[in-house]
Amino acid sequence: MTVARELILDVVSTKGGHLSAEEVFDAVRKQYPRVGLVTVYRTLDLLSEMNVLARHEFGDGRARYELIRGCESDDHHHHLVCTSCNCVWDYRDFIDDEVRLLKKTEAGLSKKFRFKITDHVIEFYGLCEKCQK
Amino acid sequence: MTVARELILDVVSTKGGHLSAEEVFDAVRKQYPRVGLVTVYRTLDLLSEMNVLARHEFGDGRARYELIRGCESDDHHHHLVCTSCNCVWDYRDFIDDEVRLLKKTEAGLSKKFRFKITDHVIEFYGLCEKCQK
DNA sequence: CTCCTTATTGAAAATCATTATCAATAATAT
DNA sequence: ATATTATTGATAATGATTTTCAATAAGGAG
Repeated sequence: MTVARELILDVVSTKGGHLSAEEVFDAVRKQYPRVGLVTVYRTLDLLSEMNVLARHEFGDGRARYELIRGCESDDHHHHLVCTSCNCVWDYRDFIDDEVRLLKKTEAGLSKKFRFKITDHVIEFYGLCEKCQK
Repeated sequence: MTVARELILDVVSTKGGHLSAEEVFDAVRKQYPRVGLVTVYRTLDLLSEMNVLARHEFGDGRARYELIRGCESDDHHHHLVCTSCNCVWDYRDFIDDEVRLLKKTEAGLSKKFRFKITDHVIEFYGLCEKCQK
């Protein structure tokens, strides 16, 4: 662990949310102006490989990163994305039913298509309260 | 409708599948070498706006387009994507349950977050039969 | 602590998909 | 047939992400 890496992880943990590389870069820069954008990209990649961060693409052309809170069992969630301001909301309310269905579908698909399924995506898109006005 | 547009639509209808702009470009080129990649992009966009094509992003960094078969009522499907060769499979088998759940979740989310939900994504990712070897 | 080997960094250039520009050409209306 | 508008394609621009590579920082052996 180096200074740059610690700061980058710290920003994603502290600021929370779903930050793009550029947003992380801007935040880290304030405390440590010598960081390069490249290091930010590299570190975010690294932390994603290590399953410390989750990398998402919500369709606005930039990847977004989010801290994985491994120990908290109630952390499993899906996303609700505003296509106007690109804000992202986590929801946990309907997760149980969704997970149940996903598991079932996954089993069916694996068998039928002989796929080794590793991941799934459920997301909702729309306009957030602000952006509807 | 112009020559270029007809050919582009024809390629997506005939070749089927989930083609990227580049793939469409290559196919159209064979019959009509003067087409520009730009026209392909423009036409694919246009046809997507018109709801003739569906545009998807499956996470390999390029958009993919698919014909919408409006009249066939059993066309509603979701996708299974191979993260190695990027091939895409449609499945329709478990759709009914999924749609039911999505509708319910959508209603709940709209109310809770005051979102105007316009779209959703359910996709599965993994390795296809070939790529497992 | 000092030298040495390896890992990490940052600046600048390269990539890749997609978009914008703009003059030339093709369609369509008159 | 001509005027008006829409479509085209070559080229250049964009924006996010990667690569390259020399400079710097870390960590370990003596």
